[in-house]
Amino acid sequence: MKIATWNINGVRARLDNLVAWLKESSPDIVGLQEIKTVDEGFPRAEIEALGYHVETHGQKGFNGVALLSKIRPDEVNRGLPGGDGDEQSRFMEGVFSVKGGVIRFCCLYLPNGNPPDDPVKYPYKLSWMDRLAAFAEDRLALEEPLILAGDYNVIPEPHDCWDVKAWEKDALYLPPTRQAFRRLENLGFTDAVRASTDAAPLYTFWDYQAGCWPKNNGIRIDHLMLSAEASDRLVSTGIEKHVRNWEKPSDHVPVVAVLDFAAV
DNA sequence: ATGGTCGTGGTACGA
Repeated sequence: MKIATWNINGVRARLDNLVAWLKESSPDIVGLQEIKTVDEGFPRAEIEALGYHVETHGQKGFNGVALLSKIRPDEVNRGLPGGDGDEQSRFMEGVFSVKGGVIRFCCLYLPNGNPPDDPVKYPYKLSWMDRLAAFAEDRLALEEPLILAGDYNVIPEPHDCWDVKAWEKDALYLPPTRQAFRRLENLGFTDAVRASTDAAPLYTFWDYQAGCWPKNNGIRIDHLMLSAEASDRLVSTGIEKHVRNWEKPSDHVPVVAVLDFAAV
């Protein structure tokens, strides 16, 4: 079972890349972030033609997440609990049958939070992270393999960015952000990529501006967080960096993991 | 030269 997360930065602008990548990588379950379209605008037919089931949680112009899967989910839930009046489409959950049980795969697009002195944006990020931790704690009680996959907009550690000086005052790196991320680790979630390699640095995002990609000025903000029941089955991970060299790339690349689960 | 780019929707904003 191969799982993946990818902030695609506009699914309609990225359709050719998405199709090419699905054909090449052939993941079983994919969480997409920043589809930047309403549900009706998602290029559903093109993805279904590749044998994928498509579930979306869209929004006009911004945000939006989707779940693509070779197997049909038994259950899909949209929206992160606890956000009374939160209109932003940033979270969805799918439950999939596998041999011997289920896996629960959540696709999340965590708020950016910049600028940190804005009266709304950084508090929204931190409260969203609180809601995510509460959700995670609730789901952990099910004792299922649980994957929290997505664009966290969190640089977990100093070696996850090309220059700490450039990021230390940023909402992606400020101490409260990293503390909130560590709460997930302390609940028992494993950062799959970090757990399966000693290599550093590892990046998943390179800004379009300032020649960040050719200079390898990247950050690692897209994560696959695994509950104990999932990390027990972790085989390998990868950051599909070559996709950043394709024409009209997203500024993020796919992050994948292979887990030792078999289809029903 | 001290910025530099995208996508979306509509000529601003978020990242």
